[in-house]
Amino acid sequence: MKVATWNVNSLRVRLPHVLKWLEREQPDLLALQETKLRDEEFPADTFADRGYSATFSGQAGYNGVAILSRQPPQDVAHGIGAGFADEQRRVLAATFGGLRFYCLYVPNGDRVDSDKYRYKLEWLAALRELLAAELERHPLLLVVGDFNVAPEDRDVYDPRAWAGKVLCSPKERAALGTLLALPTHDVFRLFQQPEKTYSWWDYRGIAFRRNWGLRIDLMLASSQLSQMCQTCRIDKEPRGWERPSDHVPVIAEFALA
DNA sequence: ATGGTTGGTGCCCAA
Repeated sequence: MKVATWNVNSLRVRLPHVLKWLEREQPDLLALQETKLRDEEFPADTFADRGYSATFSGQAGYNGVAILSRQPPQDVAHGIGAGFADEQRRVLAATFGGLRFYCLYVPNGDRVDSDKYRYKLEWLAALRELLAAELERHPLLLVVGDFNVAPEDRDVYDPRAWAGKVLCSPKERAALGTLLALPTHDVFRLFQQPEKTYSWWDYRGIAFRRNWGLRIDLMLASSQLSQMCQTCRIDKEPRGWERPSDHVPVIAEFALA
């Protein structure tokens, strides 16, 4: 089973890129973030024509998550639940065969110690509780998306410049650490990877040309599933296409039907 | 250098 995640930063604008990439890579599952579409605007028919079911949870203007799949989804759920009221559309889950799959768009956090930063930390704490419960029910759990946290300094092009800043701050890394301690495994790091491999580059200036990036798009797998992971890589190419997203796809393959 | 770029909305906000 081939699984991918991509923050497309507006599916309206990026639809041609997504279709081109789907055609080329033929994943079984593709998680999308920042679709920025209302549910009634989602181009489900366009994906159905290409053999993909779509499930989505969107809102006007911001956020929005979706899952494209070769198989129809089962047990679709959205939001963190468990009393964490959140009108922002950032979480979508579905089951495919024995796999429980989560598509996440973690809050950005704006600036350390801002209101949005506190919301991000509370959101991640609530997510930990949700995933702990899901791991009890689903030995094969995969949580993918834009985590808006660079796990380690090697995931940052200039760790000294970014030290303590949002996306890299100790509290954010500790919150991600509580997800990894469940345990889950950052499947990208199960394999030898090229140095300076990132998944996001700022639109501003010459960040992409200089490879001034961060690895903030992640795939966390349960222990049993991580043992079935065969490859994980980041496809940098779409960042060089005309009018790109600021993020690129992360792809993993699992020994699963 | 607290900069600049993109997308969605609507005459700024989020990232």
